[in-house]
Amino acid sequence: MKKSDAIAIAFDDHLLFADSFSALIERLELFRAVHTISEERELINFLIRHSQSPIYLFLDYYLKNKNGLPLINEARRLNKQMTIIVVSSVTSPVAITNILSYNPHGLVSKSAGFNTILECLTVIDEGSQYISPILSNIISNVDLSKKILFTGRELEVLQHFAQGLSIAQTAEKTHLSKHTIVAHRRKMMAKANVNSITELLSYAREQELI
Amino acid sequence: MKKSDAIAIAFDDHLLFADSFSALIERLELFRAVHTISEERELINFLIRHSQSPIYLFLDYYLKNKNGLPLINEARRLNKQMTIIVVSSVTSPVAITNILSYNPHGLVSKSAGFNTILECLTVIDEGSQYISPILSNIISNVDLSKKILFTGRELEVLQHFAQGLSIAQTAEKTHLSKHTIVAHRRKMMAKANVNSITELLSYAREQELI
DNA sequence: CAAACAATAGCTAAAATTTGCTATTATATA
DNA sequence: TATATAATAGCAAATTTTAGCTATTGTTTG
Repeated sequence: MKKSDAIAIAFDDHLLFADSFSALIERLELFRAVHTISEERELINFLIRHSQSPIYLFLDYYLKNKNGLPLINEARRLNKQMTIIVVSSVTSPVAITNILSYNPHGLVSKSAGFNTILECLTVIDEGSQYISPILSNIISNVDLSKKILFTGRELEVLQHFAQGLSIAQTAEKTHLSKHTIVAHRRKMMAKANVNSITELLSYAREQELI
Repeated sequence: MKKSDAIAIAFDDHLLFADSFSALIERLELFRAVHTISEERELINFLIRHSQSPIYLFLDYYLKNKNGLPLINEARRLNKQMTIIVVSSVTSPVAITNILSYNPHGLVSKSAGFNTILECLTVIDEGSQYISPILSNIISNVDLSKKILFTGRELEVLQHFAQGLSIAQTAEKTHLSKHTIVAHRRKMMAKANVNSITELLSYAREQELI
């Protein structure tokens, strides 16, 4: 169980939560070191510098602002030995499924206690994926065909819309063509079966996607 | 600085955050004991049992849980020696002002680092109220007299927009002319100084109007 | 009782969004 | 290595929203 060669990272854009989570992980005395990181760039830099070390990344996924999920792929590319554990407060089937589509090693609910962290690490050690029981119950009770998934880019674009940006402004911010933004938005609207941005945003909020 | 006779409580309806925050507080080695509580009833019971002990209550306030604040008054009634420190991720002037109206001993931003906890406790020891600089800046730079007020009808129309309805649909639902809806929306957009519904909704959410 | 404002409603023109199509390239996945 | 899907980009037409105006009726308030 002990991971004396591994580094743990507590990543959350709320520094206080990241610091707190670090304290929790440190108390387990499992890892060689525990780092608190609260900025994306800092995380990327850290991973580049430690591309060879075994790393356990505890990534907080919360909805407001950040596109935490695409970051998973980015992180994986930078360190091949990375173990990724998503910590999240979401409870909607769509949001959970969305997270799972990134295939993290673990998905831990924020309403779980600290002991689940140990449980999670044990399961991962055995080579399986860990999902908090509360969350796996939620998705198992939902018709799979009814789960609508947005891609990483789509979610990213969605975040901009949620902040009130127009198509043109979003295009500018993401350095993409207006047509591309229109295409992403169009696909999301089709998936969600709505026909305006405001409806899409209302849907997304309901589904805890933003 | 040491509070050997005092008990600290980390209260958050997300147990994992409460547990993590407890770990952080424990590391400070300031308090006689640190408790993790994630349910309101449990907190009340604890306070009843310990109505005579000096208690430091770290209370997480996040928007979805609107009843977090009234809890402050309840807690104060149960324990006269309570020191209340609100930990929150809010950033809007309205939300901050709202929290401060409950007159907590401290208000700590979630984007602050763990060291601010010590700073906060020091300031409180000196008999003053502590507010994270980031948050006090936000409210000091805002002229409250300039707060934008929406009229009743305007707010009503706004709710419909928030639910994803278009102008035509809102007109139908409210039995008003399309032109009237356009006029209301236009006035709100002028007041909020934005130029699209999505921006208006983003603004309204920020201001906790919806 | 004026003056101010809320609520209602309209017209027109410009701007943006939405819909119906197609299409290329890169990346996963089977 | 096919096949599927994601991400990118485009055009044209229909629809909706936005902006710049005006105007009437009722309510509130100094």
